[in-house]
Amino acid sequence: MRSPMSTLQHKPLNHLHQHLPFHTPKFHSRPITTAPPPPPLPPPTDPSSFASLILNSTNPHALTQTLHSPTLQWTPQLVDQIIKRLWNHALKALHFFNILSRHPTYTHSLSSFDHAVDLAARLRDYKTVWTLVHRMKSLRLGPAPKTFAIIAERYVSAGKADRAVKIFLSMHEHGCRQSLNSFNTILDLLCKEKKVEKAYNLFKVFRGKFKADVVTYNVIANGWCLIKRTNKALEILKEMVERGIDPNLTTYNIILKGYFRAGQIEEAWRFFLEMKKRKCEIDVVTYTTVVHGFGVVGEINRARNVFDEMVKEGVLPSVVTYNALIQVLCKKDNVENAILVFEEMVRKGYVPNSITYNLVIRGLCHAGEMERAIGYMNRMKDDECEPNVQTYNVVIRYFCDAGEIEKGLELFEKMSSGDCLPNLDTYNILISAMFVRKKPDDLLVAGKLLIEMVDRGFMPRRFTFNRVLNGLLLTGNQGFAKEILRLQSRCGRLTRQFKL
DNA sequence: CTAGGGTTAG
Repeated sequence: MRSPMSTLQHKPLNHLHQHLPFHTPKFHSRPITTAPPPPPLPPPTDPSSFASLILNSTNPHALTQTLHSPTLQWTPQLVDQIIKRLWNHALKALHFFNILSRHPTYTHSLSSFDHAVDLAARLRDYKTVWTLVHRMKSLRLGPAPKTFAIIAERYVSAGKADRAVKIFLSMHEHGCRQSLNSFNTILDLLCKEKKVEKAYNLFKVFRGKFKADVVTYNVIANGWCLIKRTNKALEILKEMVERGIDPNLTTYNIILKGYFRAGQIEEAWRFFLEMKKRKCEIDVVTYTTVVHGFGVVGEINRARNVFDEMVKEGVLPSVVTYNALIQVLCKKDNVENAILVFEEMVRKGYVPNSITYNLVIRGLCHAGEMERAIGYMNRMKDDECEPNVQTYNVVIRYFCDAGEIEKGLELFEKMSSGDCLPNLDTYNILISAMFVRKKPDDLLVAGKLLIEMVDRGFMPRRFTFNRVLNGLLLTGNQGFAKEILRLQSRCGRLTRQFKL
């Protein structure tokens, strides 16, 4: 699992699955996913059929033959769509990428390479990451600045911020020019991962060399706001003025949001009034920030007043503005009022997006209205947004909380077989649910889920392992517990090996 | 993926 690309060049990735008991259901009474039928021929043409074909394939040679079939016309768009569908099954996705890498005539695009790099980096398989980068270079496709942003982001989120900085500082040696943009990007990545001190130090060292601009300063100010240090953000504001860089509306919106985030509600309100007084041409982002900011602290009336004011001032709300209002109504007011706003936005011709739907669905679930929540879930298709993994996670969670674990599992099986693969959260939600009924069979399912999640490239927390292990031992499943223990030590070896 | 507003957890 560590190095799918480098070690399995001539071997099927699938052999990794063979020593897992996933396809041999001896430890559980009911299978979590149904056994797939043999892949149909001729080959499919749409992304979701390809995805199922790849997911269900147990014979890598046959799969390669199918995907190399001369009747197939591969395009970068199709390849990217298939990778996206396999995103939550990283090994399968990389396997697919790998098969097409050996295609006699087709050559991967830059964006497919970037996706593959992202997947390998998520698996913390850095060896594969750099193999891919070198392959991109020899094909003269890249690496592009975006490639480095992806790599740096994964290093930062794996707790290797210093390594990310090093990579940025040496990216020109990998054939990718440094620029002010890439400088701003690395600073932003560090800030978004809350490594603001580190970002600020890097900023101080290199702001001269890269000629820091208003974006650079905004990134740093936003970083301080993200960790609720509004005063530091104000210092940045002062500093940029001193250095002759004019703050723009984005700067002020960042500070405004920073006040709300830090719970400085009245400071936020005064700042907002000041922005209006100074004629700063406040925009839909400003208003959305204030509506949301008031709402999350329960000031629903003030939130609604600002919403009405923006319409009066001729600033059109966006779907995001509606989402902000709907969210706070669900949380601090009443789902029914949120639904009124939802129906109102639809009447006005706005098209709700998946976030809008997920907010309403969550609100309904929270109010115990599971049936109505499912109704909105089915309605998503009408607005060209299928239920996504977040949608499923919300509904599964609430079914389980309500003790309807079978219904949660049913939805899970639907996603596993369909075109919305479960992610880390899905597995965590379901595994936790397997402990509420105190049924021994549930623990077998929990163990199977644990194996499946590792199989799909997700790393369970130590807590999850221990919980499942204890449960299995207490219910007399020593054999299965042993197997889980072996799995854990395999995972442990992997993480330790990767701590450089 | 050069910056600002909207899903998410006890």
